[in-house]
Amino acid sequence: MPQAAGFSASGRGCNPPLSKRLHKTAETDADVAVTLKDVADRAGVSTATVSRVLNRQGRFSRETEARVSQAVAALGYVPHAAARALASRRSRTVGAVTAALDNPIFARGVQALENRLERSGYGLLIAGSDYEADRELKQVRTMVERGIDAIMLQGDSHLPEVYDLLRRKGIAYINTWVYDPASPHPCCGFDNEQAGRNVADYLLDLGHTEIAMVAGISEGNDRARNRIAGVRAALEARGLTLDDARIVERPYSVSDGRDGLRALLRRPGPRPTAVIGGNDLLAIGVILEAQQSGLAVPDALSVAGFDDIELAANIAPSLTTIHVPVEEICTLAGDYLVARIEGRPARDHVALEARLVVRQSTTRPPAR
Amino acid sequence: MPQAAGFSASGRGCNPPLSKRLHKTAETDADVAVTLKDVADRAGVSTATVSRVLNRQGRFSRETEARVSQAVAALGYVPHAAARALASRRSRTVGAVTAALDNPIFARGVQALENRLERSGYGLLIAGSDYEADRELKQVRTMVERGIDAIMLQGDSHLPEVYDLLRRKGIAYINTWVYDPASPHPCCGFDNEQAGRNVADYLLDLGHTEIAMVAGISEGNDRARNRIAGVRAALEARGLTLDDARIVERPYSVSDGRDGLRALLRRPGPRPTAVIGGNDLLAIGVILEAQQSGLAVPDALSVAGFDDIELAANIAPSLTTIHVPVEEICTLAGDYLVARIEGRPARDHVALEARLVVRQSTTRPPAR
DNA sequence: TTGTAAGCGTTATCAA
DNA sequence: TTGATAACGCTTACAA
Repeated sequence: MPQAAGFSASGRGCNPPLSKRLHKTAETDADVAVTLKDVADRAGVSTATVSRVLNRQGRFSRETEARVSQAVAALGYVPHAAARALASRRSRTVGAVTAALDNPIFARGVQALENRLERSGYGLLIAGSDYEADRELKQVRTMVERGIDAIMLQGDSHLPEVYDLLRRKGIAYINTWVYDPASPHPCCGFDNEQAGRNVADYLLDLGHTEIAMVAGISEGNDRARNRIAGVRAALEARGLTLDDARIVERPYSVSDGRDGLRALLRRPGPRPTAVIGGNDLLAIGVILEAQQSGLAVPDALSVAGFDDIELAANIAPSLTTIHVPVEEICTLAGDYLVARIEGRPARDHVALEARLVVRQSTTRPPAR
Repeated sequence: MPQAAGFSASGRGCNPPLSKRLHKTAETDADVAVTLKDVADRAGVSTATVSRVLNRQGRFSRETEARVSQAVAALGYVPHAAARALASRRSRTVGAVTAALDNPIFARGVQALENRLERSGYGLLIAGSDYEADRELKQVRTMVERGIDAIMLQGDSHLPEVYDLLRRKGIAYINTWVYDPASPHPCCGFDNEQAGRNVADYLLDLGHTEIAMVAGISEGNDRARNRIAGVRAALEARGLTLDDARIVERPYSVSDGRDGLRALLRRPGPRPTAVIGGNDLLAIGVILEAQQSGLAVPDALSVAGFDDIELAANIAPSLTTIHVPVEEICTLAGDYLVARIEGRPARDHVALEARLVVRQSTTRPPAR
């Protein structure tokens, strides 16, 4: 329960009512609204010159530069981004819409993108789609209105309106977490289906035949769908099938993973000897649930995941999983976007490797 | 290793070179740069009227409204945020600088803030400080330049320059994760020292006297510092001490928690019977390390944390911890900021309760 | 190398 | 209820 405390309408000393234009007080410290013009006046040059110096374009004398920098410092001048954006038709802001931030792997990606953008002086606007296509479109729209120069998207299945809008507005974009050389859209990531095949093949090689999956919700999520498809393809390549009774779909969380395993174990038919989680959160949930219900991992049940979050290497038993180079994906996506904004050439399709990391949560199926 | 793939300078069909002003094509679908003026012309009214209708202020006739909405729809008009910001002196953007996003609890907070802001039509600009005061100042500066209307900060120990800048610019701000009725700054959170006292008191009540801590890095982090102070105060209130040999400081991650416990166990003196983690990530690391080195939790070692992340309830044994209502903190912080931006009164100091959740990772100290 | 001045797309103040 | 029109602060030809 929130307990009431200090209450104030006008700001109680700090956070004063948002000020109107206050004229600068002295020459030492400006108050608010010091403009380019003020700097120009003080430096005894034109606003055009100040602008040039500040943006370091065109030529100007050493001396002018000094006078300008001095004036800027003396007045505490801060450029007005909106004015700059209006005049230059560029906001120096990039957008990123991710499904959800509470998946640590996504949070790390956003962080990596922010780092990359900061290096080039771009700000990052974020929004979440909650895995809903409509919501994503809405968020993209809002961002476009806000004037973003480029945008990072997750996955490659977006509403046509998203692509249309972006193209019409000439806004650079890139699909991340996916790699599809045949896609007409720029992307940076890895082949999720291949990754699914890799995990499944590894388990098949160990001798498992009773393989089940606690997958992510596949609707509206191409990555989840492709991982399932990969697992299925690997099984079918060996004459096995991954039938529907062997797949449960759950949101990405540890407790959903636990719930998923319970659901799987309730189903008729032989008990699976290996379970693949749609991501590490689910896989870890599966491990915890198995352990807490007396199923030894990996002796009675092998478990594998996707992502390789920090916990994967630390839990006991440590988790066999597909290592996804998130930081790299998002940094490269940032490289791409910055390059496009600045009119430089850039690779449209970048493939990264997502390789299997074998740890302790998987072993051969129990003899029977 | 990134493998090269499609390469293009000019955009390969998608992502065309950022376009200059293209004139709208037909009356059905605009291309780019449809302005208020275009809408006004089509609706046969002035730009002032269109602006009024769009912002729903002032009065206008039903009919005018209809004509305008129609024109907007027909032309696919999208307002230009920078122009709007320039004219209205308001960007409808809020900033948030957090220490790091890879702590799931922070990520959840950012997500909650974004949700709250979206409801009121504000965008969220984010940046990370990496727990460094200088970096934080830099990020705040950048955001101010970008014209944010308000900003959410973490903790309450910020460089004086941060407060100065914000005050000078008349930008509303709020310190989150902390509650201090005596602070001159707006805040929304809980009393971290009290929370520290609560955990320690609980362990003391159980009979523990050998209590140690794997804390967060206290330098530049008031929350970490206050939690330590709380634990220390509780011990001292019972005539015990928390001496330096009983505290190790580590960054917030699971592997740091493991490392922290190892360090603690290497120290001379009696082995601790209870360890408090500076947050759940550290506490979970402590649990995992204990288990993997044969120390049973909670029988041989009790472990407690702070935050109550999702995993806390799911790990075995489940973690006793301080439940922090992040979503609530950040949503209320959003309420505050929006209110201040819009000139409405708002509570400057909001206290939330962070209560102890007792689970399975703690019990009485082993008899000896 | 520097200055002049015309925008950039809105909002907001006055009048009408 | 609506329309002119002057800002808003900066960039960027084009001149000088």
